[in-house]
Amino acid sequence: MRWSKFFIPTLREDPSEAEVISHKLLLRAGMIRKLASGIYNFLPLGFRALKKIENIVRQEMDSAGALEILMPLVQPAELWQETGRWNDYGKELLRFKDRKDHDFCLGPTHEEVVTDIVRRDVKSYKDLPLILYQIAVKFRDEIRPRFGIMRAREFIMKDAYSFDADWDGLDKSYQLMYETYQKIFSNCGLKFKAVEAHTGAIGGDVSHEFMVLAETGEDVLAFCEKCGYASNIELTPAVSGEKYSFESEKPLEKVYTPGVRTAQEVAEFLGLPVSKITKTLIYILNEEEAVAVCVRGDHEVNEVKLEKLFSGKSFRMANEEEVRKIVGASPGFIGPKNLKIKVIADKALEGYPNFVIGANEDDYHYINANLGSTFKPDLVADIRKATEGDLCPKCGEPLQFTRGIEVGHIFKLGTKYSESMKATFLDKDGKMKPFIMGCYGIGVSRVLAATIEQNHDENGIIFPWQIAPFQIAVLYLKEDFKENAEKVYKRLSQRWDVILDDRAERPGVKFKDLDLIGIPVQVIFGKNYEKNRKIEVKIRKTGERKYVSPEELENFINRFENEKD
RNA sequence: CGGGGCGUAGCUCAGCCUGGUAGAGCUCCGGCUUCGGGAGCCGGAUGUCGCAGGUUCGAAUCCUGUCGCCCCGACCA
Repeated sequence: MRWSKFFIPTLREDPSEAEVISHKLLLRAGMIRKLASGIYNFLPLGFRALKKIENIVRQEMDSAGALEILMPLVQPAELWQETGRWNDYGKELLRFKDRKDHDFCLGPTHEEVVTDIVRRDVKSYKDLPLILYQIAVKFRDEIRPRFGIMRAREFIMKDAYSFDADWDGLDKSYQLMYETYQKIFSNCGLKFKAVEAHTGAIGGDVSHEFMVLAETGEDVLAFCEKCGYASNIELTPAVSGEKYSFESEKPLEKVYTPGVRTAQEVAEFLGLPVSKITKTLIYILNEEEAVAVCVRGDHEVNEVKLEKLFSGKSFRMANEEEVRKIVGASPGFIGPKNLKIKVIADKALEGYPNFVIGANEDDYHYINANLGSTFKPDLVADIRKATEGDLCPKCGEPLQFTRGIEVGHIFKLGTKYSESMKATFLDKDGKMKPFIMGCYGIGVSRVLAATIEQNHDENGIIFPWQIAPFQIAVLYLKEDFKENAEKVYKRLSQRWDVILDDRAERPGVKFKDLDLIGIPVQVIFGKNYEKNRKIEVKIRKTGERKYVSPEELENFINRFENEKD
């Protein structure tokens, strides 16, 4: 491709609408443009990168035996009513009516549609297992779209669905997809980790997320280097590595703590470590019952764990007014002693001697509180987030933590959809049984954003070779070299995706643009070519410059391609 | 949906408080010089000041309403 015939509207300055690095760079590199909130155009360069990712996904899915299909974005309400999700899904599901006043929605996911396909035409265990997938546009009317294509409303997703005759079959399909995902993300050239995950609204019990490791990731992962355990921190059991040294119980004492509310403030005021303070939070269950949740000041409540504890009840934190009504004190002075509501204490408080609690009276705390003698919780459970210093729940080694961006999620669904939609087949034993299903998603457009979050520097994007929209850029800094540069361009193009920067621009502009759009290898006809016929090869990632003769060039790049990483 | 902020040229933003000819830099077009890290000089193009209403002799500026966008919280690939 010749740059002069292509369309790469690069921007010098960061657009004001962009906050995160991938969003800024995608806009600046002329890869995407916003059409509306959470809705983006992919320009030629961005679309090329997207297609590279799609093709890697497609190739691995195909070789795993999954079959590609294409399902409609627009879906009839009837299907969603069958599974109850027409009501359950919430406002993320964009609903509308057609001219005949029939209800439709834009598909945020395709369990209903794919289950419908299968129940119509798959009748026998002999047709199983079956894995269907598509790479298609999804629409979720996110409450708050942000970070460009990282969390868009309209986005590209690869979604796959497996159908098996029994649970063993599902295990096999799940394992197959797990391995396929490992291959896909490796082939994309990404550093990633598969972690145990929370199943959320999709349902089912086992699930893994695939996380691209990046400082800017929204998720925190806990992992163990020794045994390989890894989970989303939402799920990680908190196993304290701290041994509470024996300390005899001191007498409970009420202290005046005017205006000090946060655990940090209380700690400073009393001259104690934050860990000695406890926080008590009030939650409202099903809009009817209040419960108190008590954790150490240096710990954080894990709402996913609470969700499990409250088994399906909706819950939220009480607001300040409600707290005052329930407790009789302001937030910041709440404590578990003498509360009229249920108290759930975190496990870390067991055996923890002489800590501080709110007195349920404004401007007062108690010091030297002890679980058991000061108050008796209705329940002691693991309700906090695992943190630095905690131990691996599998092998007891210290856990490590890192941030990541969720790009893939696989679930064992079981019969949730097949049962509610009466999707059954005739098994060996002559009985009608519901399909055992799994579902497997990859946020294809999000992979592009995550790639950039993981691979960039102050000059721009650094694309991994495998998904770079162009792998090689050829540029010449003098018209005299044009002819030779063209020859090299044509030769390299037979094997790789090459862009020839044939613009009548100054060298600085070309260098800046090439660095910005992240082409891994720059082939430069410049000073060295003039002096001694050596072509300069600049490696975007490392900034290394090598000088090779035209004859060696192809081998050099070939070697680079094989050695990269 | 709650809280905060912003809508002025293609982009980044000034002007608004204190009403009176709509601006700068970059981009874009033409010319000359320049040519290894977003060049210099000369000339030029570009705006319903988000939209609607109101106040006023006069509104980008003040008032009301409305729409859009961004950031913080709950969601997820």
